[in-house]
Amino acid sequence: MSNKEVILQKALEIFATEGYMGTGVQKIVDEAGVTKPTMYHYFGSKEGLLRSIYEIHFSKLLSNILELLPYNGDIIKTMEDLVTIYIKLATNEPLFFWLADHLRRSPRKGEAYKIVSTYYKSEHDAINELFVAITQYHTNLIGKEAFLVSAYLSLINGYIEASLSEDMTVQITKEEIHLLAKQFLYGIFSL
Amino acid sequence: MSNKEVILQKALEIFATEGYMGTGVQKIVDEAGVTKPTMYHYFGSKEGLLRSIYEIHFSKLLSNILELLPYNGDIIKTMEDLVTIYIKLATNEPLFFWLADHLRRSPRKGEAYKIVSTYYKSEHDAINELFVAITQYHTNLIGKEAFLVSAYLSLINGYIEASLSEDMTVQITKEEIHLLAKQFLYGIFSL
Amino acid sequence: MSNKEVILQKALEIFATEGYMGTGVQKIVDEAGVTKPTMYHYFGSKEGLLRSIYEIHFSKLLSNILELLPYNGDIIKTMEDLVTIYIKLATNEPLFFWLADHLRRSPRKGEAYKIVSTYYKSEHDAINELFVAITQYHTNLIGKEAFLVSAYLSLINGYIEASLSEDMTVQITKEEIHLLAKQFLYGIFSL
Amino acid sequence: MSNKEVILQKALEIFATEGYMGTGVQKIVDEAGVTKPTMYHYFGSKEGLLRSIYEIHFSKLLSNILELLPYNGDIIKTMEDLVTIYIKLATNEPLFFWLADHLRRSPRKGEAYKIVSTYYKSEHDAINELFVAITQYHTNLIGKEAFLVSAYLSLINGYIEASLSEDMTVQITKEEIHLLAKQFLYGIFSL
DNA sequence: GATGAATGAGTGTTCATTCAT
DNA sequence: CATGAATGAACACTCATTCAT
Repeated sequence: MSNKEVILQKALEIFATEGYMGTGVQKIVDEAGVTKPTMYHYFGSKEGLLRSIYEIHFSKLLSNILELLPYNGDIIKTMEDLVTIYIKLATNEPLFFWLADHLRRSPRKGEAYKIVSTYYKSEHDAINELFVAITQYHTNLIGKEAFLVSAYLSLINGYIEASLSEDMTVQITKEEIHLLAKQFLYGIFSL
Repeated sequence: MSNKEVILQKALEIFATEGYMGTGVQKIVDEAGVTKPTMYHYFGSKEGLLRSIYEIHFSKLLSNILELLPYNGDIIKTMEDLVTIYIKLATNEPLFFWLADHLRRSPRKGEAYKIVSTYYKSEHDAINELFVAITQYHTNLIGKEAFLVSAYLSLINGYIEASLSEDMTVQITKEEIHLLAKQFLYGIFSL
Repeated sequence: MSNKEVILQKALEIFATEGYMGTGVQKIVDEAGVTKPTMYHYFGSKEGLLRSIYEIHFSKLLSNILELLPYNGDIIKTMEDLVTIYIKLATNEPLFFWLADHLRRSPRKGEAYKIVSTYYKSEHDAINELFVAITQYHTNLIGKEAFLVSAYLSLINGYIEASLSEDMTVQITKEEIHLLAKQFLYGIFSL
Repeated sequence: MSNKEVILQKALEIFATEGYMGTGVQKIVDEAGVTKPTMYHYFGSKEGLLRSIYEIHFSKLLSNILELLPYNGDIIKTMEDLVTIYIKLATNEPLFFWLADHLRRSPRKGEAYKIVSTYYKSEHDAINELFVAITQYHTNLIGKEAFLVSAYLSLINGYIEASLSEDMTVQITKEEIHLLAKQFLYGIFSL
């Protein structure tokens, strides 16, 4: 691995386990076996480092979500696919999932949230786009898209949180995914 | 309000909006209109200040939860009551709800989580106790209590998050509480 | 001397001999026998430290200049008094005189000049006020006040620079002061 | 322009407007559109860069001054020529004039002054040589050569400073040069 | 000639905390 | 109870410089 990659990896590890605000640049570069100017050479700032981490993982997440468009009318299948995207993220990149889950709920005026809020906005927009497509088929839900997005994100993230074991691995079966999608749909249509 | 109360109030406000790690003791005492030794006189440390905040709000939350015991067999009613407890907390003390919701998901090895983890453990234990009582009546759920607790906390907190408006107020009707309890039970019995 | 005074004194010494930009906060506090937070307690920043130094010496300089008003019509006497003010400053506070003489000519967009430019503006304004009063008696000079101020400051400062010996002391006799005033007046009326 | 020339030009611009100590090597190479090793290839160090700038401009200045020798006895003419040399420098190379005017007054123990002091010494020596030749004709001034040099440099530089407009250009007429020379001589003979 | 990558030492500033009064 | 003053350690970041290519 190149220095750049090592820094990214170690930063993700430490941000995820000790928090962004609670982690000093010094600790990251020490763990990565480089010096501070090296980190600044690649990322410009501590903020830039966090941003790079998000850039990498979110760009993939977003493109995965947008691949569910155009909506084909099969709501069960679409919801299962959406759930699967997040579960795969949590399975393959548990550290990032945990970091993102943490920062999503961090104080709005806090330094960390200001840095990453744009990414969550993109995510929200992408899912919103999906739900807007869906509500064309289920017209009784029109106007409630924004709420559906929040509810969906809470449900799926909460479910994965509860499934995350101490060693940061996730094991979720296909059946569970199916149940989760059904549970969400139940919530939707009970509105 | 006494100095002690002002400090607690301002600390809660700032911790909730800017984060525990991102807030300096200086800022808190400035906002409270006192000096640092005054804060240290009352709370001993920044950590002690956070602990005091949790002490106040969690003690009430825990006693409210434990009042649902002994379990009377009416699962719908019990779940509604449990939901109501959290919604009232979010309604009456949105700043604390937001802070607690944030720190609940903070990195396990982080400074902040170490301070407050015991409170979340107490909460988990209390709800767990309730579910253990419940599973005596619904024996197919025995052994899954821990998961139920996590799932419940995620669901209710997620729902409130989605209902929290910009100005940190919450408006949730009785019917919504009923639906929420039902939705959770559906999730439970689909397991 | 209090810590605050020691810091001010050492800062003046070092700024004057090694430059503002070339001096680290660490060096100042080391020489003053305190730690960095002590300096920040009193002055807020390195910039605030420089500002404090200027505040002290410039307030006196400005009041001395303004005492020459109202202009009584004796131009020779007034010019001699003005020269005397600067020579006394250089005699009593050679370190500050040297620092001020240096920063007066420092790059306009430089950090240091931005901090102290307001003081030089005040000085310029005060002397300008004096010259405006004078040109009421010598109407042929009306409109040239701004140039007279610059020329005067250059002349007097240049003269003192040339008189400053290695050990930063100044020895200028009354006759020299008289000659300097005359030389300046010659320049004025040759315009 | 070659890279070397571009670097020299940009360095002069930035040193003149933001100061030597206040300017980082990074900024210079960025503005010049090259990388740091390129600058180090040509100049060896930041210090060498400043030295090169002085080398170029001072060598010309010194040769101009020494061309006034041998002294022909016409003191008015010689003084006018000397004044003209500096005014031409200020007119043709205002950035360098400003930089040199600034660093001439910079703290003696400061990093910047140590680098360029030898140039000012050469300048002082050259003018001193001229005045020594002059005092052979005006024996009452013998022994005061050093003072004359300082006084001269202050006067002429001060005059130009006062004439420097915001856009760093200088407009000084032949008559003004004549007056300036006369004013200086008046000062000399009043000693 | 010119570059990307790397560094040791330092920058100004803030951290949570303590002490004498 | 409350304060002004003080601190050691850490903060994010930049400095001038070098090396292999």
